[in-house]
Amino acid sequence: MVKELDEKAEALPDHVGWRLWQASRAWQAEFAAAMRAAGHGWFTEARAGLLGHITRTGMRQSALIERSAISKQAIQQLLDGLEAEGIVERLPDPQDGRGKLVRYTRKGLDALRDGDRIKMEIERRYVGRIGEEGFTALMGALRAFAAGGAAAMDEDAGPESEVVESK
Amino acid sequence: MVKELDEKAEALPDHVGWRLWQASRAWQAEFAAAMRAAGHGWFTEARAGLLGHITRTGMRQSALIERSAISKQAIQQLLDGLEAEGIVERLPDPQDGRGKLVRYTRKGLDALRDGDRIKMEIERRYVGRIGEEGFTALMGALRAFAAGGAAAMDEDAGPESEVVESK
DNA sequence: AGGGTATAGTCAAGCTACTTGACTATCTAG
DNA sequence: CTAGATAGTCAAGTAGCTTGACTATACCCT
Repeated sequence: MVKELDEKAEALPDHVGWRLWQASRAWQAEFAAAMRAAGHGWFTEARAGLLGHITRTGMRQSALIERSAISKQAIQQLLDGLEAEGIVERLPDPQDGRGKLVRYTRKGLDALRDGDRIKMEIERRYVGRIGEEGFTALMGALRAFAAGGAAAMDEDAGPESEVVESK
Repeated sequence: MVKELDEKAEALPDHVGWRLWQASRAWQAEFAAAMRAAGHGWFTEARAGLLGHITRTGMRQSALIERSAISKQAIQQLLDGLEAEGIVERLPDPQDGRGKLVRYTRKGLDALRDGDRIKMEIERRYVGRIGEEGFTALMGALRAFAAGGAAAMDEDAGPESEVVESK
């Protein structure tokens, strides 16, 4: 696209993939920094990804496994960490002796609330930068990719792929 | 991929950060799959990130350290891997006995060419999905974020960090 | 009831992609 | 010529996954 920086050698990459990655990284860095600033020092990207799947009312560990696209062992390790930090707690499932229920602690719920607030603040800043319209268009485009991408991957990528889609 | 999944509890997240992450992941998965299909089995995301910074004419390892935001040790390890795979080679820098020049091998250049082709194919597919206009708008928005984020970084964080940190 | 199989979760080991810390070799400035 | 900065290496540790092997419980069938 724009290529007027021949300063020295070659320009930094500028294709969709790179830009998406960059924007995603920037968002995450901004969010994580704000969370840390809000006193949630335990916050990491991986944990955030998992927490996004835990409903406020709590849920079975196995349900969590279905929703997030990673292995049950990975989830367990993440939960171990979150439990140690006092963000979630695991209780035996009264309906199923094998199962465990994962629930937010008060501290966890506080963090969620702060997280929601921070998300809105960041979004507001983004809207400020590219305008209400631009923002809506952006979200539309991203959602279109998510939908189409999953379909495309089903077609040719095979079973190993990290399909995010909900199933 | 309609959204008729209120099956049970709460919806999956749908904010900018999540969507950006999803889109970025989808792009990467698509790209990596295509690269593997093209015979570049050594390809990984981390390596891709580094390769994106190596100019086709080769460069000093130290220059690479400046451009990419990770530690020199990490870069070295990645280069060790890429060298073992025969993608790049390291030569002593004739102008500086301490330095080493990192250069693509023929195999590396082949991979780059394939990578460029694949990028264009993916981009074409994206354009097909959201239209030429939509695509241009998307890229504009993403670049605006990058610029804004970078500016924010210049303000209060050092050059090394990827912390966006509003402070 | 008894036996097979599926499901829920755990334990252990290993891999990738980083990190920090400590070290060597070389260059440059005073 | 020596002090210090710079380029790169070596070693060890961490986060966030992976696969494989295992235990405990539930469900289903005859």
